[in-house]
Order: sequence, then structure tokens, then C-alpha cells
Amino acid sequence: MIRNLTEQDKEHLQEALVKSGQKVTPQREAVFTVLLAERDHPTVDEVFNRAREVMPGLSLATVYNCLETFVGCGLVRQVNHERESTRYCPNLAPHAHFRDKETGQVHDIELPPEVMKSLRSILPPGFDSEVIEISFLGRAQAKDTHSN
Amino acid sequence: MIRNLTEQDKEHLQEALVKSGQKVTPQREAVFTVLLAERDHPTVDEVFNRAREVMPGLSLATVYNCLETFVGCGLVRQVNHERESTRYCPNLAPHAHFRDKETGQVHDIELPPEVMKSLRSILPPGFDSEVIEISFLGRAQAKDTHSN
DNA sequence: TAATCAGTTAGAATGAGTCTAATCCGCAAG
DNA sequence: CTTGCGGATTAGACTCATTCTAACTGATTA
Ligand SMILES: [Mn+2]
Ligand SMILES: [Mn+2]
Ligand SMILES: [Zn+2]
Ligand SMILES: [Zn+2]
Repeated sequence: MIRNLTEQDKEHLQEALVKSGQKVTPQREAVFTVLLAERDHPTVDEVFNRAREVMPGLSLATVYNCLETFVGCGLVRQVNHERESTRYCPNLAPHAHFRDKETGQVHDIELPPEVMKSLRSILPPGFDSEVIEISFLGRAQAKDTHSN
Repeated sequence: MIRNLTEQDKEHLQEALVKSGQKVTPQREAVFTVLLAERDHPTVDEVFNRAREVMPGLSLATVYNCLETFVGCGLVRQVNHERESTRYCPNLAPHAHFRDKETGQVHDIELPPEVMKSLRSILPPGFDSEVIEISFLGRAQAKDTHSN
């Protein structure tokens, strides 16, 4: 695990950072690598602990900073469930989140455009929404090993 | 404002509490009254401040306790947006929440059963969800005085 | 009356997240 | 090369919503 970024991932990272006037740094690469390695919606602490394995001097503050930067330039999404610690998701496709009440795992749920449309359609006139968050809470049959 | 509970509201409160083995108390009545008076999704502090006007000795801890009790027996829903303070909503009909980015106000959005169904339909087999939370973020034309 | 027990209360504790101020470091000008 | 600059990193202090604790209240019961 924590295999390296592909060239494509590196370009993605660099482009998004540079486009918003920021730099690629070893810390940012390490944090981004962690996010792409296991798409299990880790918390800041989980990202921190995983990233430290490959960059021991990394600080928690920097992990917060990197993740904030990534959110700011659209590289990752924040995922909140009730009052739990914020989690991070590098899946840029429109999707909802399903949290397993038993395991706490968070799964991505694909969100077809037709459903998005039906959601937008329930807004009364005068309401304009940029962001729609959808989260399910329930139980998922543990039939996959790869957490996503 | 803070008009009294109707008989129907009192019964609703009493039934839900008794059904889950708890008692009607003056504090719980006061907090519930506040929630029904202005359906603007107040935070704990807002509930606290409004309820104190009519019951000056009320403590913040008790407001937390009452609200937790109400959530536990299904009288109100918690509403979270990102990491902001939790808000409370006594609207038991299925609905989504729309938060106005400008004003911070939270509005209820009716959720037709057909939309609920289309949402459930996007869950892959093996995923069973009891709770679906939908929240919009955007701007609402300020065309109504009654906050809802 | 005395015991019981849920509810209330003030204040301490928790902990995710934010802020601050010092340091680091890559790069460009001199 | 040195030096200066500015963004990035860092440790640790701080915030503040929420939770916890332990004492108290007050109604009900034995
Ligand atoms: Mn999965
Ligand atoms: Mn309204
Ligand atoms: Zn996701
Ligand atoms: Zn509501």
C-alpha cells in the first residue's frame, strides 16, 4: 500500500495546485498519495498516521493544511457525518456517501444525472443550489474487501 | 412569540416521552415550546436563550439533555451542516434542508415519495439504508418573513 | 418519615479543528 | 556564492461545541 502516484496523478495534483497559485511540495505529494492509495474516506488522523509511515517528520498541522489546500482547489471533498471527524474523499465524480452503522465504513454511491435532476426539481422557485450532499446511513453487506 | 403549546402539541410531547419511559417536565415543555414556536432550526444556544426568557433558571446542560431526549424519542431531528453547531428541527415529515450561504438560514424542502424512491434505487444490492440525509447549499430569494 | 430515582444543574473535561509565531527552504537578485 | 523573499511547515497554544461528572432537587413510594 501507499504505492506511488502515477504520472497522471502527479499532473492532476500539479495542475490543480498551480492553477490556484500554490506549489507542489513533498508533504502535499505524500498526503495526496495517501488519499489515492486507499479510497476509504480517512479522517485527518488516519491520513496523518499513514503519511507518517513514508514521511516521519510530517506534522499534523501540515496534514490539516494540505487537506484544506486540496479542498480549496477542488482536488478532494470533505465528507461529514453528523458530528464525527471530517473525512476526505478524492473521488471527483458526483456521488453520495453511505455509512455503515456497524463498521463505520464509508462507501461511495454513484449518483446518476437523472437522480441529481429529480433532486434539483424539488427546490421551490427562488432557491438556487450549488452543492447537494446526500448521505445514507444503514448497513452494507460486507462483500468487498477493497474499501471504497 | 413563544406562545404556549396547543393541547395537541402537549399530547404529542407527552405520548412520545411516556412511550420511551420518560417524564414530562417543565424544562422539557419549555424547550419543546421553543422548538415549535419558530421553526427556524435553532442551535442549542439559540434554544437556550429563547427558553431562558420564559424559564430563567434553565441551564444549558438541561437544554442539551432535553434535545437529546427529544431526538431519542423521535420528537425532533438533528440537522448538521458541515462542522457548524447542530441545529434542531421538529418537522417530522420527510424533508431535506437548504442552507442559505448568505444568511445562514435553514429552510425545509419537502421531499416527495417519488424522489425518496429514486434515491433508494441508487443503492447497490446489499446496501440497506434507514436514514437518508439531503442538504442543499446555495442562495434563497429572501421572499418570506416566516423562517422555516 | 425515609428511601428512591429520574431529572436538573454548574462546572470540569474532551477533542476536532484553528490560530500563532518561529523556522525552513527553494529560488531569484545582487 | 551570499542574501532576501515568500510560501510552506511545524509545535504548541487556543477555541468552543459537546460530553461528562458529581452534587442537588423534588416528586413518588414504602
Ligand atoms: Mn465497498
Ligand atoms: Mn423560508
Ligand atoms: Zn466519496
Ligand atoms: Zn427541518
